[in-house]
Amino acid sequence: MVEGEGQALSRSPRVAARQAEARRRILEAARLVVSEQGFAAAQVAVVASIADVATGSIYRHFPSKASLFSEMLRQVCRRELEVVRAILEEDGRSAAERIGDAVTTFVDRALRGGGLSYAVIVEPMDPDIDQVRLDARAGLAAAFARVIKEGIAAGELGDQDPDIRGAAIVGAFLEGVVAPLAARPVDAARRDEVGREIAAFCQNAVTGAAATRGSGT
Amino acid sequence: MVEGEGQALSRSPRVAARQAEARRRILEAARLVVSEQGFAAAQVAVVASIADVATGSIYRHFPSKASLFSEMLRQVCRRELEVVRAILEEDGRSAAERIGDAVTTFVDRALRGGGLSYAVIVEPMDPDIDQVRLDARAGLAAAFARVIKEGIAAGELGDQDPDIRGAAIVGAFLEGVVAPLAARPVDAARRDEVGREIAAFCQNAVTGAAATRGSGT
DNA sequence: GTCAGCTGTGAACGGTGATTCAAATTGGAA
DNA sequence: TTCCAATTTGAATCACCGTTCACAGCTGAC
Repeated sequence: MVEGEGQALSRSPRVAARQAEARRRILEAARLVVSEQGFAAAQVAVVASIADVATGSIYRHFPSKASLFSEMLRQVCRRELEVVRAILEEDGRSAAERIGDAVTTFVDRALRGGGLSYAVIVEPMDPDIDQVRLDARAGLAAAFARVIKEGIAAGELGDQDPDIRGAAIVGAFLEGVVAPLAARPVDAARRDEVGREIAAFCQNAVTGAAATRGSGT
Repeated sequence: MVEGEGQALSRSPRVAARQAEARRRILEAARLVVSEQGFAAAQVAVVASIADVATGSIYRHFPSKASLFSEMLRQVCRRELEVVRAILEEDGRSAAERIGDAVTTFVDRALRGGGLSYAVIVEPMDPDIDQVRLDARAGLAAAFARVIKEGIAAGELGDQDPDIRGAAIVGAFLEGVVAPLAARPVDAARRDEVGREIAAFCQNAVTGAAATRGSGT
């Protein structure tokens, strides 16, 4: 699980700084390529040329292509997860409010992000990388599940399975993001509309009348 | 868009029948491989050996690997879409009931299906194939959107954007299917549980209090 | 100023797996 | 039965890319 550092075993602080900088440039290039061309175009040589280093140099910083892209993806996902978590953990608001807000925020950010979100959410590439994606989804789902659990404990929400509902929320807003992106660039108005609709969708989903276990069908 | 037939230009009906049979065997082999090993293991040579034909023969029936797997996937998706549509179009039931039923059914079938569903829903492989996946999702979303629209027209559901909500429903149940499958085989009890929870989730989502446009946040 | 190691380079390598093709086989028509 | 065209075969071909490596250029230490 622990990502390797390539073989860079730096000595002096100056050298270490230079290496860190190169590493950052490479990761940034990778992000750029993926967000503009998708994973399909993400070849090591392309990343190298954009980062303005030789192909071989990539391997001084990352042990393999998969580890490079995994790390890039992990960074991106971590950031989004943190944003969502921060909202979900705010004090003094109802569970439903927090969920609605988190969803709106995620959707808005993702739709602004454009291609990267699309690639991150659905575009396939490699089992290693898929694992990162699955982890990210699981992390998001867990965050929502926790809030649902709190809501149930507080008597705000009916009895329901927090894990399944958490996953369903994640699925709902990811699909809400993907569907528009697959079509075309999304303008600001549409972005708001999508965010509001999906937030309402998710809030209803956990607060609605049929929220109580077993009352369905 | 129209899928090629390889170069089979058959003459006699007997020959045509034999070819159709070979085609079917190949598609079936492809389905088998994907459902047992996933797309990762889906090599042309493997499919050929399972279908009991030579590698080269595959190319007499399909112009490329991508077209073979696209077609296989398209068939599988079409079948699921038909099942869901049939339920959504039943007369004399409320929109919410139909949606709940459709979701339960889809989830149940998918969880029984095991690996194939997983591969179809999330496992990556090739842009061509991804397109089939996206089309399938869009088709499902459209079917749900139609029912939501009817529900709104009938005054059963509050004002909401049917397209966005349809997509969100699809996302919710697909994620509901994937999350358990990623973990481990799912037993019958769990299958029911998941189906019921997600159905309730989706029903609430469209019927709930915040269903009315703009009342969110 | 010189030297020993890092570090960067990018052409060459190698593995993988889709696709092709020349030869063999088959099936049907005459 | 004989012969021709269509079909099948599967080994060879080919393209694509990730990865390596021998070499050149630096860098910092002494």
